Amino acid sequence: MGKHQHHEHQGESLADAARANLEKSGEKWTDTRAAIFEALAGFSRPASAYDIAELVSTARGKRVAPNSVYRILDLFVANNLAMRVESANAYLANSHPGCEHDCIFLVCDTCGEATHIDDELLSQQVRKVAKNQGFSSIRPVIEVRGICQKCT
Amino acid sequence: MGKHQHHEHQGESLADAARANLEKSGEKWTDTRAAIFEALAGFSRPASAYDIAELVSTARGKRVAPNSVYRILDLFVANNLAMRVESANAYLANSHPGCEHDCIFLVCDTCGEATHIDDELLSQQVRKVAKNQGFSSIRPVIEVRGICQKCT
DNA sequence: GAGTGTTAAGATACAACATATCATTTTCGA
DNA sequence: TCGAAAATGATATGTTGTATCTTAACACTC
Ligand SMILES: [Zn+2]
Ligand SMILES: [Zn+2]
Ligand SMILES: [Zn+2]
Ligand SMILES: [Zn+2]
Repeated sequence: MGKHQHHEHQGESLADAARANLEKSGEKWTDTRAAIFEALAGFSRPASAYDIAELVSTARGKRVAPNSVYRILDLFVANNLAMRVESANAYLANSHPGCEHDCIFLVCDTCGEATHIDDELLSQQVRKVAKNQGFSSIRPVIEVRGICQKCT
Repeated sequence: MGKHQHHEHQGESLADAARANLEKSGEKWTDTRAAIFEALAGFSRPASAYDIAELVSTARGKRVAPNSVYRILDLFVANNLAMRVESANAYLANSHPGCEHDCIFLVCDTCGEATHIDDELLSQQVRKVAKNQGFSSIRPVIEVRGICQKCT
């Protein structure tokens, strides 16, 4: 848990929060977006765009093309409703949309589960290292691959 | 630069160091491996397996299949002759093979160049966060995407 | 309500990244 | 030289991601 307060939403409540957040940015909460968010939030592990496309297609009885999923996931990431786990080529729903910070993901190489950590101090240090090298528009990618406790 | 001393090899010298290191592990320095290492070391940015396959194939006038390149890159990574940049799906030659540490990569979204940083303190903190969560076999992935000084 | 512009989503194709499997060649010791 | 083991090749296929164009939905004006 980070150093600041925030709700960890789930289920209905999470979708509502996501919707509110997206609409606050002037974007629409369409049926397709709702379906994709629901699917994403339903996964307990990082889900690939193709995982989501398949699930949503089945659930709605109507095909959603992967490129549409990518578009919407990009929108979600840009608006902080979801995060991309780079080392897994996959996405996670943000359980506290609207709360912006650099996330740290611990990904289990055995079960695929990802633990989401916030550590402002640590991520600020990473940003600082990059800034010292003259970087701008900094986006830290802090992940750890390993074996989780359950799988040990 | 890290807190410890090490040579930053280049060209012939780098290949020699890589070779020595690989052979120390009981692995062979074959022609194909030498060619792939040379190609990899010749790139100034992280190179994909397919980039390398193409370059080596052309240079030798004999096709190297991508899967062979992947195999050899995996071997290089396992023996610390190369590093994989996760957020770029690409590889970099290790300019000080044999020196083992968690690398930090700053990758420019504009020009693709990657700056390699070592910060033992920082990477240890990341390891610690994972350890606190019960993770084992920890492999930190610390990268920063952004715009480099040159491209600003 | 018809016309018009804008945004969202679909269809399709393809590019890029990665692995699986089996065959062939090379290496090296017995 | 023979046979086993390791390295590489050939080929196929799986997975991830983008480009381009079309169609559908929506809102706004007239
Ligand atoms: Zn938070
Ligand atoms: Zn696990
Ligand atoms: Zn070092
Ligand atoms: Zn740059």
